[in-house]
Amino acid sequence: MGRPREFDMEAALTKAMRLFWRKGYEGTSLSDLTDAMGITRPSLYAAFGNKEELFFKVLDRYDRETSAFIQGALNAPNARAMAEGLIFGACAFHSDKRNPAGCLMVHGALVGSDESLAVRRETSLRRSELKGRITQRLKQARTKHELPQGADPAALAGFLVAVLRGLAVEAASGARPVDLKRIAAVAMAAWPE
Amino acid sequence: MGRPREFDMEAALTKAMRLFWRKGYEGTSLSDLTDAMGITRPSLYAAFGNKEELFFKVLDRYDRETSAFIQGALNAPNARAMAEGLIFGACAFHSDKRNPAGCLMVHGALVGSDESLAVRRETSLRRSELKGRITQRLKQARTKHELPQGADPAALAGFLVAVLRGLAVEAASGARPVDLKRIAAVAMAAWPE
DNA sequence: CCCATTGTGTATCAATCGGTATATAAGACT
DNA sequence: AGTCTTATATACCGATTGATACACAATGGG
Repeated sequence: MGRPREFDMEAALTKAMRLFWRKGYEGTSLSDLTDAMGITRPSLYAAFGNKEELFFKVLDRYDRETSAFIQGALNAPNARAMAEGLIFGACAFHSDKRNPAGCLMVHGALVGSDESLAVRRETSLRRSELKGRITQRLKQARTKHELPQGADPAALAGFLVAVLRGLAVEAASGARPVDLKRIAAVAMAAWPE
Repeated sequence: MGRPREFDMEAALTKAMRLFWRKGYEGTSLSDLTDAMGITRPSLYAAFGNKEELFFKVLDRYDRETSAFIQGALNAPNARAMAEGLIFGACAFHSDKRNPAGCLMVHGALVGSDESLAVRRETSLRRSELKGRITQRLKQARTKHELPQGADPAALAGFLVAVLRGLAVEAASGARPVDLKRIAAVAMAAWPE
Protein backbone atom coordinates (compact mmCIF):
# COMPACT_ATOMS: atom_id res chain seq x y z
CA MET A 1 0.00 0.00 0.00
CA GLY A 2 0.98 3.64 -0.20
CA ARG A 3 2.08 5.63 -3.20
CA PRO A 4 4.25 3.58 -5.54
CA ARG A 5 7.85 4.65 -6.15
CA GLU A 6 8.21 6.46 -9.45
CA PHE A 7 11.85 5.64 -10.18
CA ASP A 8 13.83 2.44 -10.69
CA MET A 9 15.93 1.88 -7.58
CA GLU A 10 18.44 -0.34 -9.33
CA ALA A 11 18.95 2.15 -12.14
CA ALA A 12 19.32 4.98 -9.64
CA LEU A 13 21.82 2.91 -7.67
CA THR A 14 23.83 2.36 -10.82
CA LYS A 15 23.91 6.09 -11.48
CA ALA A 16 25.07 6.68 -7.91
CA MET A 17 27.73 3.99 -8.23
CA ARG A 18 29.19 5.53 -11.35
CA LEU A 19 29.32 8.91 -9.67
CA PHE A 20 31.02 7.67 -6.49
CA TRP A 21 33.33 5.65 -8.69
CA ARG A 22 34.41 8.74 -10.56
CA LYS A 23 34.57 11.30 -7.75
CA GLY A 24 34.94 9.27 -4.58
CA TYR A 25 32.69 9.37 -1.52
CA GLU A 26 33.48 12.85 -0.27
CA GLY A 27 33.99 14.29 -3.74
CA THR A 28 30.40 13.43 -4.60
CA SER A 29 27.76 15.81 -3.24
CA LEU A 30 24.09 15.11 -2.69
CA SER A 31 23.30 17.57 -5.47
CA ASP A 32 25.55 15.58 -7.80
CA LEU A 33 23.71 12.44 -6.78
CA THR A 34 20.15 13.72 -7.09
CA ASP A 35 20.96 15.33 -10.44
CA ALA A 36 22.43 12.13 -11.86
CA MET A 37 19.83 9.84 -10.32
CA GLY A 38 17.01 12.08 -11.49
CA ILE A 39 15.29 12.13 -8.10
CA THR A 40 14.77 14.69 -5.37
CA ARG A 41 16.58 14.79 -2.07
CA PRO A 42 13.69 13.48 0.05
CA SER A 43 13.20 10.60 -2.36
CA LEU A 44 16.84 9.66 -2.01
CA TYR A 45 16.66 9.72 1.77
CA ALA A 46 13.41 7.74 1.82
CA ALA A 47 14.78 5.09 -0.50
CA PHE A 48 18.41 4.77 0.61
CA GLY A 49 18.65 6.21 4.14
CA ASN A 50 21.39 8.78 3.86
CA LYS A 51 24.58 9.40 1.92
CA GLU A 52 26.56 6.87 3.93
CA GLU A 53 23.96 4.10 3.63
CA LEU A 54 23.62 4.85 -0.07
CA PHE A 55 27.36 4.40 -0.43
CA PHE A 56 27.23 1.05 1.34
CA LYS A 57 24.47 -0.10 -1.00
CA VAL A 58 26.61 1.12 -3.87
CA LEU A 59 29.48 -1.01 -2.57
CA ASP A 60 27.24 -4.07 -2.71
CA ARG A 61 26.24 -3.08 -6.23
CA TYR A 62 29.92 -2.72 -7.11
CA ASP A 63 30.72 -6.12 -5.66
CA ARG A 64 28.10 -7.61 -7.96
CA GLU A 65 29.76 -5.71 -10.83
CA THR A 66 33.20 -7.13 -10.12
CA SER A 67 32.30 -10.53 -8.73
CA ALA A 68 32.11 -12.01 -12.22
CA PHE A 69 35.79 -11.88 -13.06
CA ILE A 70 36.94 -12.27 -9.46
CA GLN A 71 34.82 -15.33 -8.79
CA GLY A 72 35.85 -16.68 -12.16
CA ALA A 73 39.49 -16.27 -11.24
CA LEU A 74 39.07 -17.87 -7.84
CA ASN A 75 37.46 -20.88 -9.52
CA ALA A 76 40.35 -21.29 -11.96
CA PRO A 77 41.77 -24.82 -12.23
CA ASN A 78 45.13 -23.96 -10.70
CA ALA A 79 46.99 -21.22 -8.83
CA ARG A 80 48.70 -19.71 -11.85
CA ALA A 81 45.44 -19.56 -13.78
CA MET A 82 43.87 -17.84 -10.80
CA ALA A 83 46.64 -15.23 -10.66
CA GLU A 84 46.35 -14.61 -14.39
CA GLY A 85 42.58 -14.44 -14.14
CA LEU A 86 42.77 -11.83 -11.42
CA ILE A 87 45.47 -9.67 -12.95
CA PHE A 88 44.41 -9.79 -16.58
CA GLY A 89 40.79 -9.69 -15.50
CA ALA A 90 41.54 -6.43 -13.71
CA CYS A 91 43.24 -5.15 -16.87
CA ALA A 92 40.14 -5.92 -18.90
CA PHE A 93 37.92 -4.40 -16.22
CA HIS A 94 39.90 -1.17 -16.21
CA SER A 95 40.07 -1.16 -20.02
CA ASP A 96 36.30 -1.35 -20.41
CA LYS A 97 35.36 2.12 -21.54
CA ARG A 98 31.87 1.73 -20.11
CA ASN A 99 33.41 1.80 -16.64
CA PRO A 100 34.70 4.90 -14.87
CA ALA A 101 38.47 4.92 -14.39
CA GLY A 102 40.03 3.07 -11.50
CA CYS A 103 38.51 1.01 -8.71
CA LEU A 104 35.73 2.23 -6.42
CA MET A 105 36.97 0.00 -3.62
CA VAL A 106 40.43 1.59 -3.81
CA HIS A 107 39.87 5.29 -4.34
CA GLY A 108 36.19 5.52 -3.37
CA ALA A 109 37.22 6.21 0.20
CA LEU A 110 40.96 5.79 0.72
CA VAL A 111 41.47 8.99 2.73
CA GLY A 112 39.26 11.87 3.78
CA SER A 113 37.97 13.93 6.65
CA ASP A 114 37.18 12.41 10.03
CA GLU A 115 33.46 12.29 9.22
CA SER A 116 33.98 9.59 6.60
CA LEU A 117 35.85 7.20 8.87
CA ALA A 118 33.13 4.53 8.76
CA VAL A 119 33.13 4.59 4.98
CA ARG A 120 36.90 4.24 4.78
CA ARG A 121 36.87 1.33 7.20
CA GLU A 122 34.23 -0.45 5.14
CA THR A 123 36.18 -0.23 1.87
CA SER A 124 39.34 -1.21 3.70
CA LEU A 125 37.54 -4.20 5.18
CA ARG A 126 36.26 -5.33 1.80
CA ARG A 127 39.72 -5.01 0.31
CA SER A 128 41.20 -7.18 3.01
CA GLU A 129 38.38 -9.68 2.56
CA LEU A 130 39.43 -10.12 -1.05
CA LYS A 131 42.99 -10.73 0.08
CA GLY A 132 41.69 -13.30 2.54
CA ARG A 133 39.79 -15.17 -0.14
CA ILE A 134 42.85 -15.23 -2.38
CA THR A 135 44.99 -16.45 0.49
CA GLN A 136 42.57 -19.29 1.20
CA ARG A 137 42.55 -20.29 -2.44
CA LEU A 138 46.34 -20.32 -2.51
CA LYS A 139 46.54 -22.38 0.65
CA GLN A 140 44.44 -25.12 -0.86
CA ALA A 141 46.47 -24.75 -4.03
CA ARG A 142 49.59 -25.61 -2.09
CA THR A 143 48.04 -28.72 -0.60
CA LYS A 144 47.12 -29.74 -4.14
CA HIS A 145 50.72 -29.11 -5.18
CA GLU A 146 49.73 -26.37 -7.60
CA LEU A 147 52.43 -24.33 -5.91
CA PRO A 148 56.03 -25.17 -4.97
CA GLN A 149 56.43 -26.27 -1.35
CA GLY A 150 58.37 -23.13 -0.46
CA ALA A 151 55.73 -20.76 -1.79
CA ASP A 152 54.04 -18.53 0.78
CA PRO A 153 50.27 -18.20 0.10
CA ALA A 154 49.90 -15.07 2.23
CA ALA A 155 52.86 -13.38 0.55
CA LEU A 156 51.64 -14.27 -2.93
CA ALA A 157 48.13 -13.06 -2.10
CA GLY A 158 49.56 -9.84 -0.73
CA PHE A 159 51.54 -9.35 -3.90
CA LEU A 160 48.52 -10.05 -6.08
CA VAL A 161 46.29 -7.52 -4.37
CA ALA A 162 49.11 -4.98 -4.35
CA VAL A 163 49.38 -5.35 -8.11
CA LEU A 164 45.59 -5.01 -8.38
CA ARG A 165 45.79 -1.77 -6.35
CA GLY A 166 48.64 -0.55 -8.49
CA LEU A 167 46.69 -1.29 -11.67
CA ALA A 168 43.72 0.59 -10.21
CA VAL A 169 45.81 3.66 -9.43
CA GLU A 170 47.39 3.61 -12.86
CA ALA A 171 43.98 3.20 -14.48
CA ALA A 172 42.63 6.10 -12.44
CA SER A 173 45.58 8.14 -13.71
CA GLY A 174 44.57 7.48 -17.30
CA ALA A 175 46.79 4.53 -18.18
CA ARG A 176 45.98 2.92 -21.53
CA PRO A 177 44.98 -0.75 -21.82
CA VAL A 178 48.39 -1.60 -23.28
CA ASP A 179 50.12 -0.01 -20.27
CA LEU A 180 48.05 -2.11 -17.89
CA LYS A 181 48.71 -5.30 -19.82
CA ARG A 182 52.44 -4.66 -19.76
CA ILE A 183 52.32 -4.25 -16.00
CA ALA A 184 50.35 -7.48 -15.73
CA ALA A 185 52.79 -9.37 -17.92
CA VAL A 186 55.80 -8.33 -15.84
CA ALA A 187 53.93 -9.09 -12.63
CA MET A 188 53.20 -12.63 -13.75
CA ALA A 189 56.93 -13.19 -14.15
CA ALA A 190 57.06 -13.14 -10.35
CA TRP A 191 54.80 -16.17 -10.12
CA PRO A 192 56.63 -19.25 -8.82
CA GLU A 193 57.40 -22.36 -10.87
CA MET B 1 60.72 45.94 5.81
CA GLY B 2 57.24 45.67 7.26
CA ARG B 3 56.11 43.65 10.23
CA PRO B 4 58.11 40.43 10.52
CA ARG B 5 56.31 37.09 10.15
CA GLU B 6 55.70 35.52 13.54
CA PHE B 7 55.65 31.87 12.46
CA ASP B 8 58.15 29.54 10.79
CA MET B 9 56.97 28.99 7.21
CA GLU B 10 58.85 25.74 6.82
CA ALA B 11 57.43 24.33 10.05
CA ALA B 12 53.94 25.44 9.05
CA LEU B 13 54.40 23.83 5.65
CA THR B 14 55.40 20.59 7.32
CA LYS B 15 52.27 20.68 9.43
CA ALA B 16 50.17 21.26 6.32
CA MET B 17 51.93 18.44 4.50
CA ARG B 18 51.22 15.95 7.24
CA LEU B 19 47.57 16.96 7.27
CA PHE B 20 47.11 16.69 3.49
CA TRP B 21 49.03 13.43 3.65
CA ARG B 22 46.58 12.02 6.16
CA LYS B 23 43.29 13.39 4.87
CA GLY B 24 43.89 14.21 1.22
CA TYR B 25 43.40 17.56 -0.49
CA GLU B 26 39.63 17.79 -0.31
CA GLY B 27 39.40 16.00 3.02
CA THR B 28 41.49 18.73 4.62
CA SER B 29 39.65 21.95 5.44
CA LEU B 30 41.13 25.39 5.96
CA SER B 31 40.11 25.18 9.60
CA ASP B 32 42.04 21.92 9.91
CA LEU B 33 45.03 23.63 8.35
CA THR B 34 45.00 26.82 10.42
CA ASP B 35 44.47 24.82 13.61
CA ALA B 36 47.39 22.51 12.89
CA MET B 37 49.68 25.24 11.55
CA GLY B 38 48.90 27.49 14.49
CA ILE B 39 48.19 30.51 12.31
CA THR B 40 45.09 32.46 11.33
CA ARG B 41 43.33 32.30 8.01
CA PRO B 42 44.61 35.65 6.66
CA SER B 43 48.16 34.70 7.60
CA LEU B 44 47.82 31.49 5.62
CA TYR B 45 46.53 33.32 2.56
CA ALA B 46 49.21 36.04 2.82
CA ALA B 47 51.99 33.49 3.11
CA PHE B 48 50.85 30.70 0.79
CA GLY B 49 48.28 32.18 -1.61
CA ASN B 50 45.29 29.91 -1.26
CA LYS B 51 44.50 26.28 -0.50
CA GLU B 52 45.51 25.09 -3.95
CA GLU B 53 48.82 26.97 -3.98
CA LEU B 54 49.52 25.75 -0.48
CA PHE B 55 48.98 22.20 -1.69
CA PHE B 56 51.41 22.71 -4.57
CA LYS B 57 54.03 24.02 -2.15
CA VAL B 58 53.31 21.00 0.02
CA LEU B 59 53.95 18.76 -2.99
CA ASP B 60 57.37 20.36 -3.40
CA ARG B 61 57.99 19.83 0.29
CA TYR B 62 56.93 16.19 -0.10
CA ASP B 63 59.25 15.72 -3.07
CA ARG B 64 62.09 16.89 -0.88
CA GLU B 65 60.94 14.38 1.74
CA THR B 66 60.99 11.45 -0.67
CA SER B 67 63.80 12.49 -3.00
CA ALA B 68 66.39 10.97 -0.67
CA PHE B 69 65.52 7.32 -1.20
CA ILE B 70 64.30 7.82 -4.76
CA GLN B 71 67.41 9.66 -5.90
CA GLY B 72 69.50 7.12 -4.06
CA ALA B 73 67.77 4.30 -5.90
CA LEU B 74 68.15 5.99 -9.29
CA ASN B 75 71.88 6.33 -8.63
CA ALA B 76 72.29 2.65 -7.79
CA PRO B 77 75.12 0.86 -9.59
CA ASN B 78 72.84 -1.37 -11.67
CA ALA B 79 69.24 -1.92 -12.68
CA ARG B 80 68.45 -4.58 -10.11
CA ALA B 81 69.91 -2.50 -7.30
CA MET B 82 67.77 0.41 -8.48
CA ALA B 83 64.62 -1.70 -8.42
CA GLU B 84 65.45 -2.99 -4.96
CA GLY B 85 66.28 0.50 -3.78
CA LEU B 86 62.93 1.81 -4.97
CA ILE B 87 60.77 -1.02 -3.70
CA PHE B 88 62.44 -1.66 -0.38
CA GLY B 89 62.99 2.07 0.04
CA ALA B 90 59.26 2.54 -0.29
CA CYS B 91 58.73 -0.20 2.29
CA ALA B 92 61.00 1.60 4.71
CA PHE B 93 59.34 4.92 3.94
CA HIS B 94 55.87 3.52 4.65
CA SER B 95 57.14 1.71 7.74
CA ASP B 96 58.52 4.89 9.30
CA LYS B 97 56.07 5.62 12.09
CA ARG B 98 56.91 9.32 11.94
CA ASN B 99 55.19 9.46 8.55
CA PRO B 100 51.44 9.43 7.98
CA ALA B 101 50.21 6.27 6.28
CA GLY B 102 50.42 5.93 2.52
CA CYS B 103 51.72 8.28 -0.15
CA LEU B 104 50.62 11.88 -0.57
CA MET B 105 51.31 11.75 -4.30
CA VAL B 106 48.97 8.76 -4.65
CA HIS B 107 46.00 9.45 -2.41
CA GLY B 108 46.49 13.17 -1.83
CA ALA B 109 44.33 13.88 -4.87
CA LEU B 110 43.48 10.73 -6.80
CA VAL B 111 39.78 11.49 -7.26
CA GLY B 112 37.45 14.24 -6.10
CA SER B 113 34.99 16.89 -7.15
CA ASP B 114 35.40 18.86 -10.35
CA GLU B 115 36.83 21.84 -8.45
CA SER B 116 40.02 19.96 -7.60
CA LEU B 117 40.84 18.98 -11.17
CA ALA B 118 44.03 21.05 -11.29
CA VAL B 119 45.30 19.42 -8.12
CA ARG B 120 44.60 15.92 -9.43
CA ARG B 121 46.37 16.67 -12.68
CA GLU B 122 49.42 17.92 -10.82
CA THR B 123 49.82 14.81 -8.67
CA SER B 124 49.17 12.64 -11.73
CA LEU B 125 51.83 14.57 -13.63
CA ARG B 126 54.36 14.11 -10.86
CA ARG B 127 53.62 10.40 -10.70
CA SER B 128 54.21 10.01 -14.41
CA GLU B 129 57.40 12.05 -14.13
CA LEU B 130 58.75 9.50 -11.68
CA LYS B 131 57.90 6.73 -14.12
CA GLY B 132 59.72 8.67 -16.83
CA ARG B 133 62.86 8.99 -14.75
CA ILE B 134 62.83 5.28 -13.98
CA THR B 135 62.31 4.47 -17.65
CA GLN B 136 65.28 6.62 -18.64
CA ARG B 137 67.44 4.95 -16.03
CA LEU B 138 66.43 1.51 -17.31
CA LYS B 139 67.12 2.48 -20.92
CA GLN B 140 70.69 3.39 -20.10
CA ALA B 141 70.88 0.25 -18.00
CA ARG B 142 70.08 -1.80 -21.08
CA THR B 143 72.78 -0.14 -23.14
CA LYS B 144 75.18 -0.94 -20.31
CA HIS B 145 73.98 -4.56 -20.42
CA GLU B 146 72.65 -4.41 -16.87
CA LEU B 147 69.46 -5.85 -18.35
CA PRO B 148 68.84 -8.74 -20.75
CA GLN B 149 68.48 -7.65 -24.35
CA GLY B 150 64.81 -8.66 -24.43
CA ALA B 151 63.89 -6.61 -21.37
CA ASP B 152 61.48 -3.71 -21.95
CA PRO B 153 62.51 -0.61 -19.93
CA ALA B 154 59.06 1.00 -20.21
CA ALA B 155 57.28 -2.17 -19.11
CA LEU B 156 59.63 -2.69 -16.18
CA ALA B 157 59.28 0.93 -15.12
CA GLY B 158 55.51 0.63 -15.35
CA PHE B 159 55.61 -2.47 -13.21
CA LEU B 160 57.86 -0.79 -10.64
CA VAL B 161 55.63 2.23 -10.18
CA ALA B 162 52.55 0.01 -10.08
CA VAL B 163 54.10 -1.90 -7.20
CA LEU B 164 54.97 1.40 -5.51
CA ARG B 165 51.33 2.49 -5.86
CA GLY B 166 50.17 -0.85 -4.55
CA LEU B 167 52.48 -0.58 -1.55
CA ALA B 168 51.13 2.92 -0.92
CA VAL B 169 47.51 1.75 -0.96
CA GLU B 170 48.32 -1.17 1.32
CA ALA B 171 50.21 1.12 3.68
CA ALA B 172 47.29 3.55 3.71
CA SER B 173 45.09 0.59 4.64
CA GLY B 174 47.19 -0.13 7.67
CA ALA B 175 49.53 -2.83 6.35
CA ARG B 176 52.35 -3.75 8.70
CA PRO B 177 56.02 -3.41 7.71
CA VAL B 178 56.32 -7.17 7.35
CA ASP B 179 53.37 -7.23 4.95
CA LEU B 180 55.00 -4.60 2.79
CA LYS B 181 58.34 -6.38 2.78
CA ARG B 182 56.69 -9.62 1.71
CA ILE B 183 55.05 -7.84 -1.21
CA ALA B 184 58.40 -6.33 -2.14
CA ALA B 185 60.16 -9.68 -2.00
CA VAL B 186 57.65 -11.34 -4.33
CA ALA B 187 57.75 -8.37 -6.68
CA MET B 188 61.51 -8.60 -7.02
CA ALA B 189 61.09 -12.17 -8.24
CA ALA B 190 59.68 -10.64 -11.41
CA TRP B 191 62.95 -8.87 -12.13
CA PRO B 192 64.74 -10.27 -15.19
CA GLU B 193 68.03 -12.20 -15.09
C1' DC C 1 -16.07 6.70 -0.92
C1' DC C 2 -12.81 7.54 2.96
C1' DC C 3 -8.82 6.86 5.21
C1' DA C 4 -4.27 5.10 6.13
C1' DT C 5 0.11 4.83 4.08
C1' DT C 6 3.85 6.06 1.43
C1' DG C 7 6.33 8.83 -2.28
C1' DT C 8 7.21 13.49 -4.25
C1' DG C 9 8.28 18.55 -4.51
C1' DT C 10 9.31 22.94 -2.44
C1' DA C 11 11.49 25.37 0.56
C1' DT C 12 14.44 25.49 4.19
C1' DC C 13 17.60 24.15 8.12
C1' DA C 14 22.16 24.76 10.81
C1' DA C 15 26.88 23.93 9.83
C1' DT C 16 30.73 24.27 7.20
C1' DC C 17 33.16 25.36 2.94
C1' DG C 18 37.02 28.51 0.85
C1' DG C 19 38.06 33.20 0.93
C1' DT C 20 38.27 38.50 2.58
C1' DA C 21 37.36 43.38 4.29
C1' DT C 22 38.81 46.01 7.86
C1' DA C 23 41.33 47.56 11.66
C1' DT C 24 45.32 47.21 14.34
C1' DA C 25 50.16 45.85 15.57
C1' DA C 26 55.06 45.60 14.71
C1' DG C 27 58.95 46.22 12.46
C1' DA C 28 62.33 49.21 8.92
C1' DC C 29 63.44 53.59 6.84
C1' DT C 30 64.05 58.76 6.53
C1' DA D 1 59.39 61.10 15.76
C1' DG D 2 56.81 60.06 11.63
C1' DT D 3 55.79 57.14 7.82
C1' DC D 4 55.68 53.18 4.94
C1' DT D 5 55.05 48.37 4.68
C1' DT D 6 53.70 44.03 5.95
C1' DA D 7 51.65 40.64 9.40
C1' DT D 8 47.97 39.57 12.54
C1' DA D 9 43.22 39.25 14.53
C1' DT D 10 38.29 39.65 14.37
C1' DA D 11 34.50 39.27 12.07
C1' DC D 12 32.32 38.33 8.18
C1' DC D 13 31.10 37.01 3.12
C1' DG D 14 28.23 34.12 -0.32
C1' DA D 15 28.01 29.43 -1.57
C1' DT D 16 27.56 24.81 -0.62
C1' DT D 17 27.40 20.87 2.57
C1' DG D 18 24.23 16.90 4.31
C1' DA D 19 19.74 16.58 5.96
C1' DT D 20 14.34 17.77 6.88
C1' DA D 21 9.52 19.96 7.76
C1' DC D 22 5.74 20.43 5.52
C1' DA D 23 2.15 20.13 2.21
C1' DC D 24 0.45 17.50 -1.40
C1' DA D 25 -0.17 13.46 -4.64
C1' DA D 26 -0.99 8.66 -5.51
C1' DT D 27 -2.02 4.22 -4.34
C1' DG D 28 -4.50 0.03 -1.55
C1' DG D 29 -7.79 -1.62 1.95
C1' DG D 30 -12.09 -0.96 4.43
